[in-house]
This record gives sequence, structure tokens and C-alpha cells, in this order.
Amino acid sequence: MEHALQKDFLGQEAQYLHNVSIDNVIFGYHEKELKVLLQQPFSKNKWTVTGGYIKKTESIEQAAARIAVERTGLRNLFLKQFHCFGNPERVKDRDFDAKSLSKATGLNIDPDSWMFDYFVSVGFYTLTEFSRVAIRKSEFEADCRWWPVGSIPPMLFDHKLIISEALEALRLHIAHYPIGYELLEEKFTLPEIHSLYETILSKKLDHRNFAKKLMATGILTKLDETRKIGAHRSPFLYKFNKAQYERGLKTGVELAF
Amino acid sequence: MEHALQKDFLGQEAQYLHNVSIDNVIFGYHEKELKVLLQQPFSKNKWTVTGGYIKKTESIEQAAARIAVERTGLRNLFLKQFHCFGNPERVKDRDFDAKSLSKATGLNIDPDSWMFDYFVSVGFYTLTEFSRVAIRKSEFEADCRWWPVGSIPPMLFDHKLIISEALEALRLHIAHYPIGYELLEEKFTLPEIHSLYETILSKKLDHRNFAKKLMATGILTKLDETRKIGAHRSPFLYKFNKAQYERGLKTGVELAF
DNA sequence: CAAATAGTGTCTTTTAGACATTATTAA
DNA sequence: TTAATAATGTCTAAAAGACACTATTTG
Repeated sequence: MEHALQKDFLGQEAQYLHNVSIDNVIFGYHEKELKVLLQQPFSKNKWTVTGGYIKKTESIEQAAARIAVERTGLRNLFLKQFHCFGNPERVKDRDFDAKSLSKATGLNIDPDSWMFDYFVSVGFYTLTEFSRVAIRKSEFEADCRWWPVGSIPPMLFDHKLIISEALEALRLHIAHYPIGYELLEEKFTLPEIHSLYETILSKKLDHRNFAKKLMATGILTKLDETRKIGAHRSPFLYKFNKAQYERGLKTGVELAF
Repeated sequence: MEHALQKDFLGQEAQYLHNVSIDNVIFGYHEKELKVLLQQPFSKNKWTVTGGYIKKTESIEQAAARIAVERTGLRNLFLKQFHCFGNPERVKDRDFDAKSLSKATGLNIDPDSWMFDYFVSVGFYTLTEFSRVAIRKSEFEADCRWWPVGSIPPMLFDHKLIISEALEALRLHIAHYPIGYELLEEKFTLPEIHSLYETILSKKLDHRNFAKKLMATGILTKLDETRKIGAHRSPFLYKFNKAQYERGLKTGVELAF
């Protein structure tokens, strides 16, 4: 998050680590769409993923969680570290220089500012049901909103790469670990979780084989209730068997689709 | 590498990034044993993995490669980033304080030195055939040598955790990508590569099924030569089909054992 | 010719994948 | 009664895994 002129950082560099930052790719799922939360630095025409700096008193995981709370208001999000980005060129961008930043913010920004240093960024991704999120735009941003992963706007620095690596990591993760706890209601139907997997993997999955495999893992419990949908038949509701789910997160669950 | 008092760092902090370091777990394979290269900071009774700092002009991958060359003399090692470690407690250690460091090095080390800062460390691992390695001990180390992964000595900071996570990452990696190019001679026998896999995975593999699976990937080419071993039958030699091997590294090769 | 190791093939079980029909409900 | 969707089972092909014997070489 080498771009943001966050109020809580300016003038308070001392409490943060230097040369290291967090970039947190926040994925939101809603109605069969996978989106990513992006922010637009003040008066810029490029976008960035959400990010921030690490306080000297917190771990990188805590920093990532704090940043996610600051942006979305959601606590206890599933956070996964996926890659570390570090090379001197990554924060160089035609649309990021002292002159235009000074103009945009009204602050007098030194070309030798820490902001133009080379930052090693630890990439995390987060999953959430995006309708739960109350977006909190900081005053130093022009905008903050969800973008479909299939149509990402022009990105600052290497943030396009960060998103695509996050997505790749997520798709790899989904093949080895259970997913969905953060993305679905407490109770959900088989067609709902089926759509979730299809959306994230961006491919069609045979619904019969999908149900068979998923049920075989033991992470789902079928309930006696059905969902009353407007038309036609009411599908059964399921919920996650939390104990099995947690075990799956630890030991892995093979779900190659 | 938050511990080493390397000559090329002291007094030259300006050319390095702050608060970020590289820890490079160097695995060596030789005669059915997997070892890890550890160094012992000057007059300490604890060990560390090899590590170092990142120059402002280089990427983290370049830094990791440079550090590996400095330690082993080997260029073009296979380097894999596997995890990032960052929390304020990780570099606190009873055996690491200004007083004992000053005494050990003969330098006057300030308790407020950068050395005691919280460093976020990017973990890499490296593979090599350890008999090729010319260990280069720096003058600030008491010792530098290979340790079997099964019996690691007392480690400084969180380096025991770093090694075990590196090993876990390696074992995960081996199930999805070809391995061995850096660990075997150019020409090798089936029993040799079989032992390599058994050693890394730390379990017995049926040799018939192993050969079947490995040959099915197409990464091996059988040669017309045999190895003349002292007694009994001479096994055929194989080499890697580099093109297939490289493709396997990119696209993945399923080798679940 | 005996001992040690290399090399290979078959059978069984399990898993993955393709595929079609029936049941339910609301309009 | 029709249209829309949910639910379920079978068959086939492929892959994984268990397992045993023969061939070669050297002393």
C-alpha cells in the first residue's frame, strides 16, 4: 500500500516499519459474481488494492486483519498470505510522482519522501460476502468500490499482477481446503455452494458429481429445513460441520474439480 | 537474517532496506540424506539458517540468490519463496542482546541498534547436491555446516519454525512439480531418484509404481548407458528431459505419492 | 552357483467423469 | 397441467496401489 496518503500514517512514520507493506486483496462474492474491492487514490485515474503499513507492535497477520477491518468493518475474516512482492521497479509508475501528488493532496510532498521508497509488500487475500461489507472510504481516496474480477480497471504499480496472483492462489487453495464459510449464509443450499465453486473456478461443474464429492468430505450437514424460494421446488438447506471444516483447513481436503 | 553482524552490512545500512530480511533455507541432498546448511553466529550456542538483507537496487529474488552465492558459491540455484514471517516477538531471544553481542564481537553495540528491530523476513528455500557446495564461513560466524533435517540443533529466534515450514513447503512442492535437477548428477539411475523422493518425503515408495508414474510424466529420458557399480547388476542411467522438465515447472505435474 | 540388486507386469480397488430421469412445487 | 428447478444413481474409463518373479552380474 505504497500509494495511500493515509492520515494515520503521515507524520507518524515512527510507529510503522519501513520498506514493508501489506497488500490485501479483498474478494467479495455475491449472486454468482466474484468481485474485488479496489480503491482509487485521490484524484488519480488508476486504482489499487487495499493495503497499509505494519505497526512495530503487530504481526503481519494482525496488520492485514486491521487493514481489512479499517476498510470493510468486518472482523475475523479469513486471511491468507499468498506471496511476497519485492523489486525496485514495482512502485514506479508514471502516475505516481511528487509533483502530481502534491497537487492532488494540497500537501507539500518531497520527491525524496519515504513514499517513493522501494517497499516489499506481503500479499494477503481475504474472502467475504460482499453485501455484508460497509465500505469505508478514507478522505484521501477518490473512490472505493467493488470490481468484477473479470474486468479490472487500470491499476497502479504492480497491483494487476497482485490481483491475478491472489486469484491463482485462491483457485489453488480451493482444491486443497474447504472454502465457503466466509462467503455463504450460515445455512445454504447445494445449488448455492455449487454456484460459488463455479464462480471462483470460473468453470462449469457437473452438479451431480459436485454434490457427491462435496458430501463425501463430511464438511456439510444436511438439515431438515428447505429454503422457500419464490417459484418451484424448495431446495434443502445445509450448513458446514464446523469441526470437520476446521480439520479440513488443517489437514487438507482433496477437492480437485 | 536479523542476527548476523556481517562486515558488508555494518556501517552500510544505507544501501539496504530496513525492517526486511531474507531467510534462505538451503537444503542439501547426499547419499540418501537430506540436510540443511546452518550457521552459528559468533560465539553463540544457537544456530541460524543462512540469511541476509535486501539491497535497494535488487529484488527479493535477486537478494536471495546473492545470499545463496555468498554462502555456497553456487549460482543459478533453484530458489522458491515459501512464506513470510513477521511478528514483533520473532527476533527476541534470550541469547541475543547488546551486551553479549558486544562482548562476542568486540564491537560496541548499542541496545537501540537496528539489529534489535523487528524484521519481516521473506523465507526462501534452495536445493542443492551438498557435496558441490564450498561452504564460505564469514568471519562473524563461529561455524557453518550441514545438519540432518531430522536432528536440528538449538536454533535462534523462530528459525526452527522457518525450517519446518520450508520442509513442509518442499514436500508440498514435490507433489506438484518435478524436482531433482539440482539434486542429482546429470545422469542418474532409477534407484537414485527413487531414494531422493523417499528421503525428501520421508516415507517408503513402492519402486515399481514409482518408476511407472515417474516415466509417465515424460520428464525422464532413458539412456543406453549403465552405471558400473561395484557388485551385481549395472542399472541404466537416465537424465532429465529439460524441455519437459521446464514445462512441468510451469504447468505442474501431478506426482502424488 | 549363490547372493545381491535391477527391472518389469498383472490384477484389484478406488476414483473420476459422463450422463438422464424423476419428483416437487408454483403459477 | 405445465414449466422450472432439485435431487438422485449407474455405468465406464482411468488411475492408484498391492504384489512376485525373472534377469543379470560379480565373487
